[in-house]
Amino acid sequence: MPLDGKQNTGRKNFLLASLPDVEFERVQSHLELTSLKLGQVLYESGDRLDYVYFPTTAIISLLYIMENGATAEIGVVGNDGILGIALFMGGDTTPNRAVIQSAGEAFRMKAKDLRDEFTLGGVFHNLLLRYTQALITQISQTAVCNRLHSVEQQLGRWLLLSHDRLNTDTLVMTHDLISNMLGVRREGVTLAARKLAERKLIKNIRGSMTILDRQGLEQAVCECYKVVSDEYNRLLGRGIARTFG
Amino acid sequence: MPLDGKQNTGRKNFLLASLPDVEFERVQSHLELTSLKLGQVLYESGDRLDYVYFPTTAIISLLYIMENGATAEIGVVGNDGILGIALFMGGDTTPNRAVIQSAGEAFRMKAKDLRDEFTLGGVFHNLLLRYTQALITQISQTAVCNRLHSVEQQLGRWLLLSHDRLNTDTLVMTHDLISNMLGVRREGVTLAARKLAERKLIKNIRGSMTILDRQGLEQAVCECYKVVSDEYNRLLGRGIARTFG
DNA sequence: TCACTTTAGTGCGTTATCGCACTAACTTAG
DNA sequence: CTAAGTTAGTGCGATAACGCACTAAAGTGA
Repeated sequence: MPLDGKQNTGRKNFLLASLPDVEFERVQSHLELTSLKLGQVLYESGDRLDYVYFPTTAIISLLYIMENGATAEIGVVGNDGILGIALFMGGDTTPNRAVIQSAGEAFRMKAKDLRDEFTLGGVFHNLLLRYTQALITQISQTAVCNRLHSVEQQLGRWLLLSHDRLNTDTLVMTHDLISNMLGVRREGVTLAARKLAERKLIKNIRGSMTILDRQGLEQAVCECYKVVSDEYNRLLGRGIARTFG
Repeated sequence: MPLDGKQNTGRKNFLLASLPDVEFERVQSHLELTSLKLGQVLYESGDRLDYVYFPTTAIISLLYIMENGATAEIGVVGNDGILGIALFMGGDTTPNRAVIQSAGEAFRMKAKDLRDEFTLGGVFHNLLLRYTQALITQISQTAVCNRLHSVEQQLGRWLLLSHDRLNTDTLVMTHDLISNMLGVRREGVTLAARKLAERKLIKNIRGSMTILDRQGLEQAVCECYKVVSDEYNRLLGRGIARTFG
């Protein structure tokens, strides 16, 4: 399924965009565009990974589901990265669910094709590893933030991470869904969102949230966002974040 | 610094022990035994990594330190793994501190030597990546556990993870130190430890804790421990955990 | 336009954890 | 053996988040 000119293809995914032309062309020939709907589950915990995904406009949430049904997000993947690192890390599966947090598109690639390209050991190989390192920082900081910070701060961090991976200022998201991601009560999200809204940082409309004051929000949240954002910029060498770097 | 027979060398680190003889011999020639003291800091946040460490009897804690001084552990490395994954992942530094949580020994290896061996792309390369995948699971589960579980459960998980990496049943550790790892109050640890002691799962002595009933402790804690333990066994193919696998 | 569904807001008692100040017990060095 | 230092235990008010039951508002479809 060949795709036309660069602009409309995988270059909208920053990871792919970082590839030199030769490797990009080779990788591109294995890419297939897919449309992803809100709530769609790409991987279930323990599933064998048949495809990896390079989101362009979609955002994917990595969730862990407890035995009792409680959930918590450990990280988020958007146009900055790739879903399915376990494939090249050697795991084949992960104990997480991957669910579409924001509808959009992504390029997918067959497991075998990815592994083959990875094994070549070129720029692609190194880029995937650096991305994984950045993702580790994100997950680590989620752990820290979960431990030490308030729901309001975490909501802020979460909004910023999502915003970085979107090309609009509005997230289509119910409080209930967000509460599943953050692993808190829905009412807790409602309350935290209201506090942020009172400070004119976001606008809260039924079924969606809009970021009004990006800079203000960055200043309002805990340092966790900046740590992650800086590390993405350092490792992946481009402005994933909208402001930093 | 050549080392004598296998038994007394890096084979006490499970990661090194998994190498086929040819690669092990090659790696071994770059290993240097070091003694690590409780509280010693191997990496400071942001430091360039000059060495990686393969613990044999030491345990190393990966800590994040907030601007206000609060700390939280994101993971732990012992004879199951390697400290310094950022080196081969391409980061060179990480935003974490690495501090000795349990005194003991480790083999260290120069950054360049590790990179050279990694670049060869053999079993060592794949093993390091699989280990990193396991560590990601550990960090992820820390995030989940921080979000959803009580201090008592987290203390239990933490004790089990440490116990897996020790060859004794006694951890030399003050409540104060543990509280820094878990990111909770010292009093919280005291209280949680007492509850576990009341159930005859551990014994609490000034300056140390002893695991009395390993199986009981496993049953008492949240599922987080088992998820991590199972994943280590699956990916690294040997009994890191004392019971599972 | 009227039921129905989805989403958000409210109230309230409960619980876990916190922060802090203090005491008690144990350990070690002189 | 005692003084000093370290580690652990206690008490208590404050706070953040929880669980639950309910209401209110916004969207949706016949």
